[in-house]
Amino acid sequence: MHQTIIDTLKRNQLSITDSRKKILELFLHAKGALAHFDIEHQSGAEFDRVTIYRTLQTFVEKGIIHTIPTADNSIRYALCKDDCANGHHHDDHVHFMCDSCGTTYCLDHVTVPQVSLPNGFTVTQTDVIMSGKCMKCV
Amino acid sequence: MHQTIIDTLKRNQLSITDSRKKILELFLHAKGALAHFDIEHQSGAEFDRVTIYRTLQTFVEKGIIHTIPTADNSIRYALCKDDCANGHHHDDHVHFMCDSCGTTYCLDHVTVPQVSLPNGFTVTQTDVIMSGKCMKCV
DNA sequence: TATATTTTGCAACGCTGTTGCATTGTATTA
DNA sequence: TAATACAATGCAACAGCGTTGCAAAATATA
Repeated sequence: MHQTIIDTLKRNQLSITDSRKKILELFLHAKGALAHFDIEHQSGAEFDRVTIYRTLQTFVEKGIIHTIPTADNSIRYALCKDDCANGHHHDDHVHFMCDSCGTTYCLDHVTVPQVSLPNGFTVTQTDVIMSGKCMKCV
Repeated sequence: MHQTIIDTLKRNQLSITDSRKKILELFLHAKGALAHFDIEHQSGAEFDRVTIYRTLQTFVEKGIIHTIPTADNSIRYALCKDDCANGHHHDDHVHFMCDSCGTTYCLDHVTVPQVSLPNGFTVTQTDVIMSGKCMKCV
């Protein structure tokens, strides 16, 4: 597991630092998506807020994680699948946010249906955000 | 037009105030969705920020406007269609945000496709947010 | 018009996210 | 391994969004 983390960082030409290792580890153990808030608390106040923001930015740029728009106006991040690095728009899965426990899931195996738009509109990205109760909170 | 505004407020049992009239008017003239920022500027610094926030909240509660989650983490609001007041989850249309001009459209006539979820998940709301170029920016 | 009720504006606050800069840590080369 | 170049971190400060409490002003009611 620990080797996976270092490999991932190296593969993306990132230098190995404590914060990057720790934050990547949090994502690997997380069941759903994480917000900055979650990381700040789960990392035990070990790193500066700014470092966390910058690490998240770096991970997004490298395609290690991706952002999820949410209705509650807070950016959430989730791990990308292995081979989704460059040029990938993440058009391919649905996000689900539980109203009860707040957990955000990436439903990787549910594909986003095609939506036909009026003439003149060109689509580069489609996000589907569903909310309701997850399997644990029914 | 002015009468429409007052009617709408009365129909929703809201007292007629300057800010409510002005903000509702802005929505009626707006082509797309509005963010708090837009309203604050378009109303010409006439009202306090707090008043705008509270007015928007009130309008959302009454079902006059609805919120749109966006990828850039800023809440946007758009007018609801006439009869979409209570209990309506706004499952029925797609939102489109133009990467060039930033305009957010409610595509009322494009219906949200059904997405089947894994067992145990219950859906109460589905938001589809598409981005790309709108008809004016192609 | 007088009274009760809402709404507004102000001040203050907390949270999110960003930037600049000095310091520290990591990678690289000999 | 040590010296150097480079990148990441922490700190301080800042801007923006959104909320709350309370007194003043506006609206509705009778």
